[in-house]
Order: sequence, then C-alpha cells, then structure tokens
Amino acid sequence: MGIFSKTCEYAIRSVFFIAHRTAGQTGRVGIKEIAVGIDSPEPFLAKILQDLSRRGIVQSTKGPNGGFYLDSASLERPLSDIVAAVDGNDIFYGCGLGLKQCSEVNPCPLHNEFKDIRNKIHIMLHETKIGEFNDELMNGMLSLKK
Amino acid sequence: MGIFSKTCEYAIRSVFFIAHRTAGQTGRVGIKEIAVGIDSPEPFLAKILQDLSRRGIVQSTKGPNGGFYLDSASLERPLSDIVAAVDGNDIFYGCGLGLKQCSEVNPCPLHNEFKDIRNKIHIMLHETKIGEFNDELMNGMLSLKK
DNA sequence: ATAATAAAAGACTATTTTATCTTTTATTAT
DNA sequence: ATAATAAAAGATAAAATAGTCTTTTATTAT
Repeated sequence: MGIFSKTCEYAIRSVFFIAHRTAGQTGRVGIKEIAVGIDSPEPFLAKILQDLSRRGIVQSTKGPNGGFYLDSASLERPLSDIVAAVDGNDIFYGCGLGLKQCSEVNPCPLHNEFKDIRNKIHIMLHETKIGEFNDELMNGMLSLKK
Repeated sequence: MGIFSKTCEYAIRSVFFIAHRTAGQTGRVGIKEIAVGIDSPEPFLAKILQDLSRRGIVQSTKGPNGGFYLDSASLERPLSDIVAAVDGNDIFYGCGLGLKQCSEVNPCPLHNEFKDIRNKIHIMLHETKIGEFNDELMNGMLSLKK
C-alpha cells in the first residue's frame, strides 16, 4: 500500500497527462491515449475520469474530436484538490494509528510526529499545481508510466 | 485509507499496549485484555499477534498465566520493524504515484518531494522505540483506544 | 496423569478496492 | 437527418483486505 490509493495514483497521473497534452492548445485527448500514456487499465481509468469530470477537476466533451482537457482555472488548482476528492482528507488530518478521537487533548503516542508529517504532505500537495510540470513532461524529463 | 493498513495500526497499538502492561515485571497479558485495551476485534488481533510472534517481534507463552509480553531486546526495537513486517517497505521506498521504475534517473513529477517525506517517516519510525512511551501510557497521558 | 487455560493454526466469511463489460447519451461531420 | 465517435452511466466480476469461527497444541496447577 502506498500513501495514496491506486485510484488516486491513476487520478493524479492522468490529470498530469491531460495537462501537458492539452495545455495552451484547444485540443482534447481521448481516454485510450491517456490510459496508454500512464499505463493504466482503460475502463478503470474511464470511471476515475468520469468522477473527476463530475467534480469539475477535469473538463470533457463527447463525440468526434471529443475527449478530456483542462481549462486555465483547472491548470492552476493544487494537487491537494485531487487527493481530497479521491481519497478524502484522512491523509491530511487522520490519526496515524487509526484512532477516531486522537487530538491535542487525547493524543496517541505518535500524535505530534504524525501531525508534522501530514502537514508536510498537505503543504507540498497544496503548493504543487496541476499544470506545473507541463514543460518537463513534454520534453520527456519526467515520467508518468513505468 | 491511512498511512498504514488497518492490520498495521492494530499491530503498533497492540505492541505499545503489551509493552506498557508488561515492562519491568515478569507478567504477561492475554489477547482479550489487549483487544479491549486498544479497541480492536479480538480474533483479528489474535491473527496479527500470531504473526508478530512468529517473527519474533513479540513473545508469547501458552497455558495458564500465559499471554504476550516483550523481552528487553524487543522493547528496544524501532517501530519501523513492525511496519516493515506488516506493511512492507513500500512506505519507505515506493513511488508516491505508484510507478515501478521511478528513480533519480527516471523520476515521476513528485519524486523529490516524496523522497523527502518518505525519509522523514522512515527516520521517525526508526528513531522511535517500542518501549519509549511506557510511562506516559501507564499514567494515562497517551491513548491507544478511541 | 488430568483438567483448565491460553495461544497457534487453519478454514471460512464479509467488505472494500480494483477492474471489466454493456448500454446510453451527447457531439460532430457528412 | 444520419452515421460515426467518444464520454457517461450502470451493472458485474475479480482480487485484496479485514474479520470470524473451530480445532489443535503447549503450559500450568491440581
């Protein structure tokens, strides 16, 4: 198990992929190309993008020349929006040992240590924007598959 | 989903519980008391402790006055041993976006950010010893249930 | 030796996550 | 208008994780 669910991993990678494939231009990119581009099972990814589309995190149009794309507002959104939408906020606020009422006044043994780590994750994901890696993705310096 | 699997959360909490209930004395503590003490399903926890016992992370004896305990070597072990035994090493070394070959020469967009975070988790879990919270657990300043 | 106790082991069930397949709806080009 | 295209929606299926139940084995006190 990683930090994120498999669903969330695919979600982030696909949004990065859509970003760098459609940024600037008016183009769209189809589910098939995305699935190949991030090495994910196509029908599963379709479900995930359907959900992200409903939530307004990615944009899509049906029919010929249709596909997924990102408007300029979406390109500026932080990665934390994707993670919160897919995996919820537990990774930012949950107790590391799974205690429901863990808090400053009722702390688990690792409360402070985890607060620090979760905070770093939160800040990192909040400061990173969806469109931020487009250049490096286009010239192949960064990978979204393998 | 948290950072750890449910199994691993129960494992850590139960080991903390056994530690503070048996440290110093020659006593043992039974599965029933542990399950109540950390609010976990008893038969599931039994399976988990069975596994930790096989791996030598906790000690146990059967029969009357039997139960689980920790020898002095076990009390000094780092939490990272429990996590590695139960959840594996992915949390310390795996790619945040799930890429198998993510590395310095083939990085995902978040490679450096995650390297940093995973490292902090690893160091924290390695520096924290199983018996370290016994005093605060005994006087109720720290919680392992709710 | 025997009975009582408590963990170990093994088989089984339920739930959640991951993944697939089929049908419907929207869009575009002809 | 019609046919072709591509995502949306819905219904299933497979795999992994979480949880339960029953039987066996080891230990101890009598």
